[in-house]
Amino acid sequence: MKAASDQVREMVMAALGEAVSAGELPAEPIPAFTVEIPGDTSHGDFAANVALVSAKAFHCAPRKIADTVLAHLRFEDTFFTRAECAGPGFLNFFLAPQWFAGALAEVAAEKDHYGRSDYGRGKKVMVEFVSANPTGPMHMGNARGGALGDCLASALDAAGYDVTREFYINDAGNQIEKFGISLEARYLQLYLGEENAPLPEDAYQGLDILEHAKAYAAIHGDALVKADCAERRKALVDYALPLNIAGLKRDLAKYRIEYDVWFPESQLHNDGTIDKILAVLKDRGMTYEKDGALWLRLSSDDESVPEAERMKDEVLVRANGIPTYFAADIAYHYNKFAVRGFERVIDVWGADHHGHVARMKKAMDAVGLSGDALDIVLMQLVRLMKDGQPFRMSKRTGKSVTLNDLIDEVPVDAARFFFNLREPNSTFDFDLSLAVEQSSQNPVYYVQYAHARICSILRNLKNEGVEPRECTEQELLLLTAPEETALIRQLAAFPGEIVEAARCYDPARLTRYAIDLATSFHKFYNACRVKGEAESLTQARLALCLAVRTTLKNDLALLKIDAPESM
RNA sequence: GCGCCAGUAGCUCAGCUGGAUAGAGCAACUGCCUUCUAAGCAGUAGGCCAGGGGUUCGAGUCCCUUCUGGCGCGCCA
Repeated sequence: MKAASDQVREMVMAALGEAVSAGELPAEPIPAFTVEIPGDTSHGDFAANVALVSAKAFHCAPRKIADTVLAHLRFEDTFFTRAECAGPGFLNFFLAPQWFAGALAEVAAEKDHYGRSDYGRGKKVMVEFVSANPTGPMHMGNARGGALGDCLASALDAAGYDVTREFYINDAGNQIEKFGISLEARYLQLYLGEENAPLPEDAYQGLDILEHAKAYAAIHGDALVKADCAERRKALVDYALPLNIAGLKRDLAKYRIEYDVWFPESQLHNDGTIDKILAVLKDRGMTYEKDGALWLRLSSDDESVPEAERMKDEVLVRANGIPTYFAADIAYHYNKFAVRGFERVIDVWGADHHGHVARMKKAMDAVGLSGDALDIVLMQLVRLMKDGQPFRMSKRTGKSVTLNDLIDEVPVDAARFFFNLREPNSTFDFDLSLAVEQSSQNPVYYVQYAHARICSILRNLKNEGVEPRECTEQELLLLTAPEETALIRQLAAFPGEIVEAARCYDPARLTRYAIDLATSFHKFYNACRVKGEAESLTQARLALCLAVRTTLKNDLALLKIDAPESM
């Protein structure tokens, strides 16, 4: 389909050139125009707005320009048979029947690879997502981030990028301190009583902390009660943290997410990367000391900088000598670009971190890299609803609904599909009661049903001794019903749709595509019969069914959703 | 106070770099299974695209402004 739209552009340019040579149009530069697929098929397969956008430059009515261009269009050796001038001055192009047969043959030829392209040209890209705090279980925000990041990575992969999926383990810094303090309090409570070892106000309140303490005590006993405080916390963290990380891996695997790299923050502290970027920033004159802390200069005296782009300076190393999360994050991204050589890095973050975006990009510039190569996909947090009421999730109250809870109650297919139904930057309510119902309202069933229906047709025909065979172009040209041509157009749009999903960082396009394709198929199914037609027509429709099955299956594979053979 | 994101049918949302009569799904109503799965299809109804200005051949889309909602502005992460 991409090639066909390019062809429209070329034809228009050529016709314009001829019209200008013939003196029928002024030799003015042509403004950018679009070639798009009209919503209404009576407006052709492609529409160009060249006459509308060039009306001003040419000092000429759009209809007149369109008519002139039309007169010079040549259709030899193109996918098109004709064009017409319509509406205020659109040029509508109509595809030849052979194009439809060709599109179908292409799906059949590419099979599992149909949809893939080399748009990304093997560019090395990282998608870092979820990166949940290892001090506790994952919540609904992580569930959305997981589905989003994983499918985005799939889209990029299919669009020809060299993709790495990564999880950043925050196994250092303040939250680990807090983790240790929380574990310590729970542990001491077991031996000294709750009143003698109160849980600090800002400690993690979750029951998982208590369970870790109990489990540790069951294995190692009370030896730590008399131990030095730092030693006690370290022992407890060293015990619980690996268990939590293993838990994250296990839960994500259940959610069908497998990472290429699990990158620990501690590595950046231990291997000198943080010290290195601090030295680099100092050398480049980007830092200064104030109140005993080391600051990164991000502010600017330049009055011309718009308000929205003004930034505050940020602390890199606290007065107590401990680097901030920001410093570690700069080191981490430095590692991604400079050490591991990623050409583009995509981070999936919750929208509550949006304040961090601009300064992170600016910091990349500050260390001598390019902030433009870092893209942040912001994802609005999920609001969980239960029985029509907001259901607050909180790690601290221990009442949170975890990713694990979710996939125990909702099929993984439904959860992944649901979280990719909307673009990342829109808030949405996840109605737990409805999701748990597994009702047929969930669109995932609608899509899977289309796949199962195709498989059923194939089974039925096979039972009657009819096997699909390769069709001639002549036979494929029998597919002329509107439901059939609409379906083929849809199939041909798939590779472009993947590219768009990759380009816009919006895997929800793939989900919507699956729904649209299923819709087109269900319409075809009701309008046309495969079984019981003349042999050649049955075969042509069988070829169409196979192409739909292939495309639907490939799309669902990107989303990691099952394509059932029967339902 | 400053900033970011959003406001489209009763509900949940699409609407591609401005384009031809604003689209789905759910909910409501009406039809369609002795023929390949009715978890489906066809149809009806439902809209001052939050309000107001502006830009132009043309605005849901771009600019300004007001209102409403979510979020962020730590030597937290």
